Amino acid sequence: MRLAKTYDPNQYESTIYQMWETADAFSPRASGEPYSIVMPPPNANGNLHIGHALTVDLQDILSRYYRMQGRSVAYIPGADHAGFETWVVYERTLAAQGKSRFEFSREELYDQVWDFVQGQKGNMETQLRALGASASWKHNTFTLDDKVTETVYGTFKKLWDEGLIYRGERIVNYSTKYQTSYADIEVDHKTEKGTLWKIAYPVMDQIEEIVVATTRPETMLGDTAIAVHPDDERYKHLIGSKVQLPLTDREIPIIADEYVDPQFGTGAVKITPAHDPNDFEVGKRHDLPRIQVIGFDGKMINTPPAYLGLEVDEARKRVLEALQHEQLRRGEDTIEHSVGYDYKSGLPIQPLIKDQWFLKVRPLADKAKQALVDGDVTFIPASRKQALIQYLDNLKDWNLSRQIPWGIPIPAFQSTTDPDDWIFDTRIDQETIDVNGTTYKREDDTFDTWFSSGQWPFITTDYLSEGELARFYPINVMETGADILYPWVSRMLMLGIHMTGQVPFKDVYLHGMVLDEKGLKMSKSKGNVVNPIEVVNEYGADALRIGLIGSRSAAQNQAFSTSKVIAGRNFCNKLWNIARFIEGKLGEGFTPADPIPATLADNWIIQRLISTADLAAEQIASYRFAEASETVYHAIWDDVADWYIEASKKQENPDMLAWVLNTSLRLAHPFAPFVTETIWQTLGWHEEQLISSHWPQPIEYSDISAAQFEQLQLLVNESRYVTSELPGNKKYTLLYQEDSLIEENRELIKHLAKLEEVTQADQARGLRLAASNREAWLDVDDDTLYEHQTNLEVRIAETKQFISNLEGRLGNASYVDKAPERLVEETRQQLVEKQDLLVRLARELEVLS
RNA sequence: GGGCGAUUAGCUCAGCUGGCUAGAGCGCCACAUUGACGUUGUGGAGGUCAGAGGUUCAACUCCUCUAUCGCCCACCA
Repeated sequence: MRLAKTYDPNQYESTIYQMWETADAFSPRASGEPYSIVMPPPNANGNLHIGHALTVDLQDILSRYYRMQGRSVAYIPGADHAGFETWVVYERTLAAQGKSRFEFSREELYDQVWDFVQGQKGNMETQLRALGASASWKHNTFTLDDKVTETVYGTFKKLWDEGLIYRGERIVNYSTKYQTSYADIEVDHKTEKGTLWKIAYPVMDQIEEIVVATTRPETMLGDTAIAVHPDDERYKHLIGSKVQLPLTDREIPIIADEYVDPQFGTGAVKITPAHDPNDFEVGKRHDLPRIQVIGFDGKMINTPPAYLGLEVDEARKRVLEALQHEQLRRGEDTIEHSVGYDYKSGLPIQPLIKDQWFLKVRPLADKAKQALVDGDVTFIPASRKQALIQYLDNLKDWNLSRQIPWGIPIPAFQSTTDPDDWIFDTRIDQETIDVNGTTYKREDDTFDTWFSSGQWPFITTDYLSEGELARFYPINVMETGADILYPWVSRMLMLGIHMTGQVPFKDVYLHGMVLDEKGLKMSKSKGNVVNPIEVVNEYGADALRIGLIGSRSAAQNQAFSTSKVIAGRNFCNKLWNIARFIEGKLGEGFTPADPIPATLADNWIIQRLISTADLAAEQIASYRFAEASETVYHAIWDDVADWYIEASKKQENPDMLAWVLNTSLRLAHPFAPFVTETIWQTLGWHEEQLISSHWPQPIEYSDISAAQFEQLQLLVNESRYVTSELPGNKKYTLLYQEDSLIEENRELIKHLAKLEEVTQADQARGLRLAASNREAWLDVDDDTLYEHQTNLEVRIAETKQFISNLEGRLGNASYVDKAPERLVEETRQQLVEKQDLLVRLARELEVLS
């Protein structure tokens, strides 16, 4: 088959992918040591973004590489229902239709979103295929599949039975926009300037007043106490007194609590147990009433009529005005404080009291921490392990409840007669159930998505039910974004250890964010989002893959670079043209025999490619993707194309050419799967697909011949260098004396160095190729020779400098004493070589002058 | 208030456990040239590795401090 002049990815990629799928090339082999990667399931509701492309890129390089190493590879794909994320998108479409979620039942909403997601899900999976993900699609798992909910219920039941699940009234982070609570981690804390207002509360039956400081005056309508530090002399006498709560007709007590910092503000704190986590705790200690004044819709409730139904901001304004009017304001300060925002809507989070399901994390977090301390999991980069340990140390109980219909329903029912009587039951399709004569009503909340995705490694491998993939647990490597170390990796670790008794993964590789070309975070609102599929369409998936990993290191955020993608595309084209050349040489119907190295170049290229295979293997195994890709890139471009192919034009060895092509394709396959397989398929002699073939294996070659080729390279390089320094475009003749290496490779040298002729001469004349370490000259006329003098002087100066460095090192007794023998010997060797070179250069200069 | 990361060629960044005249891609300069590839070839210029100390025979690499930038965590009103 005759290949086109340039490689056109669009013409081949989808066909190649289909071919792999048809051949079932992605399924784990029956034999071989297991190697597993679980894809962090992308959200089913939309398109892939560039970060997904990076994730798939890295995971797929590993999958393909280990597959070629003969391992049985399970690269398990998935799709995430992404509870809240999807819900937000869906609620927006509802709003666009002028509808509200409150018009529908939970079942109706669930069904609607299900349909919505199914419409989107296939799209995302098509895109994963376009990127070349060699994932085992038959094991594709959606986070709402039956097996997922079953496992999640099993986990919940176990935790429930162990007493680790409790339902409690707590202050939760509440989004009044989406009307659901959040986990702590979903709250964005921003440090900003705010106002600390000082407000006087008149003390009952006295002329005194007590001044409190607050950043949230509107919540004073829900105050149920004033707290001061028990040892604060200023207020000691007031403890136990009551104050008149301004703007209301309520009286509240002054209490003493250690929590108060006498140094801050006025040393007196208003206590609003319903709207502040600290105040909630204080309230519990002192048995204070809780008055909720901000409703779940973000509007004021339980207040004097003047404030009822107001938004929080408006209420604040009015309260301050009223206090002004009553002359109760005592000044204000500007302070820096931290405010929690809804990470999704950007609106402030309201701390509100709600009955929620909590998981006691301490026992789980402790075990997870121990596993980390024991080194059961390797982190790349290692620094993130310490960060995770600290996180686990400080972790508090996890709120599992979400008030959105799109998710896995919490399998709990409440007695209609005793509100404290909750039972576990999975009949969540029924609103009420009867158990032992008692009627129980279903919990309406759903699980936090991270609760189910935190079980992903043992769910997808069916580890608990000892399914077909159970032998792939624990996962070999959890490759994911550094940004979900806490929300996801920590949960998988805790739940995985708790449920299976072992860590869910051996290695954790974290990648950084892909920023835009300018180094800014990509976001839809900024309009700087790079769509990976558009890049694939323009440059090809291989080019994107190569471009994405170039110069990228673990957990480091780095800009997307079109120029790197272009470099990737050019590399694919290089491969394509290497193939084009070789196939042209070999002709139709060629069947290669075992390669037998005949020429120096043959031996050299075998050595080069074998050592490249070893080095790249080591780099992939240690997750140094950028370096591995670079290693292969240069071996193919520099060694194969620029040296070996050029040499082969003068010394043909068809079996070797075939071997070099095969080997190059194998080396490049993990990085550029499409172009390599496409080329592989044009070769008539393969029975298996490249994806299922083996990583390059060593073959016999001669070290000596390989080294001799390097000698020739030295001569060619020297000749090229000297020639390029000479004026004009003249082609020179190389003269040599009694040199069998040159003698036997005259044609090759002539071709590689672009010489007029290579001939033996009795008499030395012209310009000596001093650095080549051979008796060889370029036949240069005297005038030109003179021009070359400066160049020689520069090289002599450089060599002298180098020699003096080496001498300095060897003159240092401590160096000779303490440095490894190998290094010292190397230095001596170098010194001899450089001194030789200096002599030759100097002799040459002498001849000229 | 804690913790982490970055600072290396004009630009974007690699450089693992200390030992090469410090590398890549792009860009730049010069030259070449139509039968594998201009998505090309050949040659080249360009860095006191943020700064200051220290450890060491040896530091881009380890330690301390400083400066600048960035990120994460944290309930102080």
